[in-house]
Amino acid sequence: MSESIQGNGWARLGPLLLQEGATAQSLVYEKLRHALISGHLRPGEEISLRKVASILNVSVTPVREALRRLEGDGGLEVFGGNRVLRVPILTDAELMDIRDIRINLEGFAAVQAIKQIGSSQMRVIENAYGLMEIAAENGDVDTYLENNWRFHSLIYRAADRPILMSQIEGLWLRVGPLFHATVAVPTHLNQSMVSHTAALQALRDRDPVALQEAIVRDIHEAASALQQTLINGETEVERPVLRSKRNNK
Amino acid sequence: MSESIQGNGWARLGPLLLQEGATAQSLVYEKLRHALISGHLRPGEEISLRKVASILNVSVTPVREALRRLEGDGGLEVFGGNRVLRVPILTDAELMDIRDIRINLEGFAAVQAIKQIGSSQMRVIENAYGLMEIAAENGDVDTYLENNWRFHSLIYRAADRPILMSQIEGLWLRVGPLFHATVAVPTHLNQSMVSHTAALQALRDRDPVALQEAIVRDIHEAASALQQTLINGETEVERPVLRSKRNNK
DNA sequence: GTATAGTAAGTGTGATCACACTTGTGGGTG
DNA sequence: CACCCACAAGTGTGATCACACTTACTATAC
Repeated sequence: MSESIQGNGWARLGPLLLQEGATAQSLVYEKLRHALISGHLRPGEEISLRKVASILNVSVTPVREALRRLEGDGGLEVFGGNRVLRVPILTDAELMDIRDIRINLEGFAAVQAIKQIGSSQMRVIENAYGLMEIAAENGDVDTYLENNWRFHSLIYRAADRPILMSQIEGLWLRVGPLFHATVAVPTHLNQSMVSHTAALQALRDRDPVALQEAIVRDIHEAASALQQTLINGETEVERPVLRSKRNNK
Repeated sequence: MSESIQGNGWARLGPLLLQEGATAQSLVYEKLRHALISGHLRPGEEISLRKVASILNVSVTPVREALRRLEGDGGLEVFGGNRVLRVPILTDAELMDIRDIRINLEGFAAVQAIKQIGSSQMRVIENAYGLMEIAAENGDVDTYLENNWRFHSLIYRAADRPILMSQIEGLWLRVGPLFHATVAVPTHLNQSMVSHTAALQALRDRDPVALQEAIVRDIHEAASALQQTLINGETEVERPVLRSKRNNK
């Protein structure tokens, strides 16, 4: 079952739809980036150049370039004797490191955002919130996580600070693969929604302090849930799936 | 003159000394990374794959991979119809964006560092400070900037937070190419040394608040000097040098 | 002098290849 | 059963090539 879920995750990636004016490498990059942030790729998962190239129906060259960019972003790390690129497995210390950076940067971004957020931005944030709520009720993890990212990123984007946003995206590249594991913690989803509700209310009220507190609380709760999954050994560290299997030719 | 100075900057890069167990691409990456942080590369400078490959005496493949990593780090950006990678030219808004992120992250890193900094770490920080002081007296810009980065990075490294450190390095990749321009502002070097002296004293005194204030002041002053160079049109945005010249075959 | 067209040189991109090394599997031996 | 070895398959790495497109330069015409 675990294997087939992941198979479906990879099936969603390809083949690549080429776009006029876009390089293959940038399209590969965006696909994999999205897969990382949304949690479709799991910690420890190894990303084989040839397998990705095969799935996306491109040569290995654009895959190499895309993966190297993701390495630079922090989303992938070099692993093992083969130097295969894999989704990083984070230690407890690294989780805390990321948590504290996120508190600093996302808290700051939220405060800057609220100074200038417009009604059209609020509408799409409300939409993301609504979809998240429905997904939480339905136990639809993928939709929940997609809109969790959407909710957060729409808020921070309203700060109109592109470099800050890219730093935050880099952090989410690192923790995105872990978020699937947090839903195994029974209270996490509900707690998370409580913080999201508070954040949304703070946005409506134009209250920067309340917004920052809600964001910081959400980050703390997520980190705590992630720590629990580390303790319970439930981080869903996956066996390499993207590496071709020897006997499946 | 400007051309020959830059020629010397590039001469320092190559040829690549291959190391047992290290890939060519990682060595290229480190060289270029260092060149960015230390200010040897200037905003707007375009980095031609073939020219770098020629200087470093490798094929274009490892250069491509290294440059793509640097793109992911934020040190280089895609530019123009050819999609050549170049050192980003920062707008005033981007400078302020980076300044604020730096204040958040480097301020936080400094506070964490002071909690656990040891005497051997202090010794090398003192050494960097001393070399910076001598270089400031002698007007030796390169040595000053090398040790400026060294001073700062040694402090933050004492926080023992690898991911935070990589975020900070990414920011320095972005501003490093600009620091040469700040020495054109008459008071900047002296002001910077005042803040460094205060930071060092705070480290000696184990005073986190004073350390954070000194770091934050230094960042503000650097950003202010950079803004002045933008206003004066002195950002030293360079013509492409690394692109092969048409008539120099 | 300016504008245009043509050409050469330069740019990155993607494809393919060969190689060195690693990883995985199966068989044999103690 | 555990260990070792041989071999096959897989891994990334670096090299090279051809191509499409861009940029720069030169010559010509007005």
